[in-house]
Amino acid sequence: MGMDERKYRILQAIIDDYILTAEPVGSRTISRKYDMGLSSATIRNEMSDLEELGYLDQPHVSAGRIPSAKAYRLYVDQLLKTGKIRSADDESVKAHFAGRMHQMEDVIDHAAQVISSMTNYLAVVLPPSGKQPLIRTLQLVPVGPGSALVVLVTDSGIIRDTVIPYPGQIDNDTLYSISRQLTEELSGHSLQEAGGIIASMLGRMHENEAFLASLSSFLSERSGNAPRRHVAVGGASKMLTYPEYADVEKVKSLLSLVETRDKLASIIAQNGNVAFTVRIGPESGIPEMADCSIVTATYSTQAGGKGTIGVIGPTRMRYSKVLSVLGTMGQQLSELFGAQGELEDHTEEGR
Amino acid sequence: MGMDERKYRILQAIIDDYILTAEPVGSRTISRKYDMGLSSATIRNEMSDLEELGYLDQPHVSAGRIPSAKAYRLYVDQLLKTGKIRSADDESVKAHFAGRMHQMEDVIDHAAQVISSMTNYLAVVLPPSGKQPLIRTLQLVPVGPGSALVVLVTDSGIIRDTVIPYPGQIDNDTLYSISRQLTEELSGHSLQEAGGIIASMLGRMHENEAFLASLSSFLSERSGNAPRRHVAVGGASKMLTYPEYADVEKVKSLLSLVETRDKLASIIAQNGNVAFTVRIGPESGIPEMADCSIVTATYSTQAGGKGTIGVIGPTRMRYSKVLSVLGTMGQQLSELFGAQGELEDHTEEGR
DNA sequence: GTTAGCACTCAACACTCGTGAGTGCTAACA
DNA sequence: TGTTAGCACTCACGAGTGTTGAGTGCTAAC
Repeated sequence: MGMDERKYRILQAIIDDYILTAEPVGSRTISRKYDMGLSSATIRNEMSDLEELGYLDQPHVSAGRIPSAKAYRLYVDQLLKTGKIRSADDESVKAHFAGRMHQMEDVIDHAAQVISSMTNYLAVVLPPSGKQPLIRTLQLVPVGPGSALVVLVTDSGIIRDTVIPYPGQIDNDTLYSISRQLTEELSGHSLQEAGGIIASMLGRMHENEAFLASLSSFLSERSGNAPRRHVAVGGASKMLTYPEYADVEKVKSLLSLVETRDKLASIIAQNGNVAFTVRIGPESGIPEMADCSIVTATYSTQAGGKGTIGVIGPTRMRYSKVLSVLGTMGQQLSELFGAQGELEDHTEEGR
Repeated sequence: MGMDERKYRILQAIIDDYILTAEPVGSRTISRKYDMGLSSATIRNEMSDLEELGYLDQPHVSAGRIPSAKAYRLYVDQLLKTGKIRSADDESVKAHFAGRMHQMEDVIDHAAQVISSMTNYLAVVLPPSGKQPLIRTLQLVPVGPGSALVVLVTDSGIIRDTVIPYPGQIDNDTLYSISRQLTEELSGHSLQEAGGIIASMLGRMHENEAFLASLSSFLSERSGNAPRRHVAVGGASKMLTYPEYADVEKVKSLLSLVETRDKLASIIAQNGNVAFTVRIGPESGIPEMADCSIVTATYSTQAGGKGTIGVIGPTRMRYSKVLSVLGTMGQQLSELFGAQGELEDHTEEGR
């Protein structure tokens, strides 16, 4: 017993209906609403087969059928293969995601907002990481006695800042001349290399040795294992409109996930550097997410850094809509971060 | 029929029990658990009186009584008058809120975290505003062709930054010299005055006129009516543990409030410049918040700016705990922002 | 003024039972 | 051999009913 064309069409209809209503769908519904030219009895036989094949579940004997994770997987794979996802929402995403933004946080906050309002699911946007961006300028701004703000501008125009303390007093002009020297030495290097370079400068610049040591230790700490990154989240309240979240316990587990940004980031970031990732229900391997699906897409920066955008929703998610929105948004972000060369990747790999 | 001592003690017991259990409390519970030396029948009579006086509500005839908003009001006023609130949690707040922080956002995020984890309610922290902080330094950092980061350091060491675009090209050294001139002119003035001052400089600095005009317009926009401020929120998921939020509809309205930071900020900011504000249930005048209480406290910065910290919880909130935590946190923040002179205010006004 | 006693109320829970949506099976049909 | 009509069967769901227990109000005695 294999998967013939008709079985697939019926399965498709069941998935469509279930995505719409969130209720088990019966044979009669299919034969009427999706006029297949078949009676409910025939559909019933096919559904029985589909259940045996593992594509359908039955909550209890006198209820309709529900698509299994395996069914969604088939559905999504088909979706990706036939490439129906592209460009349906291009225009509206672009319309919403207009206007120039410069601050990294604003960009990703806004992106999360747009994704969630277009899909009605929970959206998560991670800032770019991976390949270290290259330093373009480093400037020190005096903040108070014994502390300065380090403003780091990278080649993709993205700003990172940290306040560092240092011993002793340094006047503004000296700080500026140090800034100039540092920019000259560090420009074109990655954050990770910066620590070493500064260390090598220590010998040459006796008078500000203590300051540089302090700076170096802070920079290496920053570029180290886990720089606590800002994670943008949008649309958590939208999830409550779905019957899946009628239970407060589920809401609680979702909400506490959203509150621990680190965990959320690690879940979203698990994408094997592919354009799209779709993890359906238990596929994610995360017990709390067993009845959620996670869809992610990546975007690139000029420097070759990768960022991730993602959507979390019920397994009966409108995958095609989500994929289309994420695809377009990925392009938009890549464009914004100046990675024009990589634009095509998104649609190509998605096919 | 007035409020004698005994009535008050009974009311107190009812409130205490209801805060603990969230269930209507009956006469027998009071006479046993809070040994008053009175039988349940006597308590019953007194409770009947208290209901007539408007301090108790009865969900239905065969259930116990629930404190009314008026009862909580009496309770809180008594709490504030007797000054029981101070110092109970001083040590643990201080212990959690340790470590030096410089970035405004980190400070208020952390403060919200600490408040929510100590009270188990939803915590909101607004950055200082009101009296404009005075500019100490202004520095421009080149970010890319045609855009620069404006780093503004205020007298309380707090940093604000915005990226501004400008027409044409300006090299780094010129930017620095402009920075120096601007710092010289603007130092000691408020953000609001800055726009005008820069306008007056336009005549003197022909070559960078376009740049300055751009800067001026951005600054005045920033200091204008509503600079979208970062609002820190913590502990939203904690609210779901309370039976008051067993209903998903309530969770939804709370969550969407949390997501629209502007609205949240305006609710929290409604404090008449008093050390503590307690709004119980309908007192807030906000329909969605009719069965919540909102407690706020203020903190001050060296420049005389005021910030607000607040807690949102069910009406049966542990007011004394919340007031104590907010009081201490207000002090800590004031200290951090260098307003030593104002420290005493908090405890004084609270009494 | 306080308390014991008693009748009364009513939410909450358990139980029953009818209803309807949906299935699986069988037999007839094309 | 595939499709369909018919029928018995299952079971969640909701309405209706009875029971229980927490709690009250009232009255009469202390």
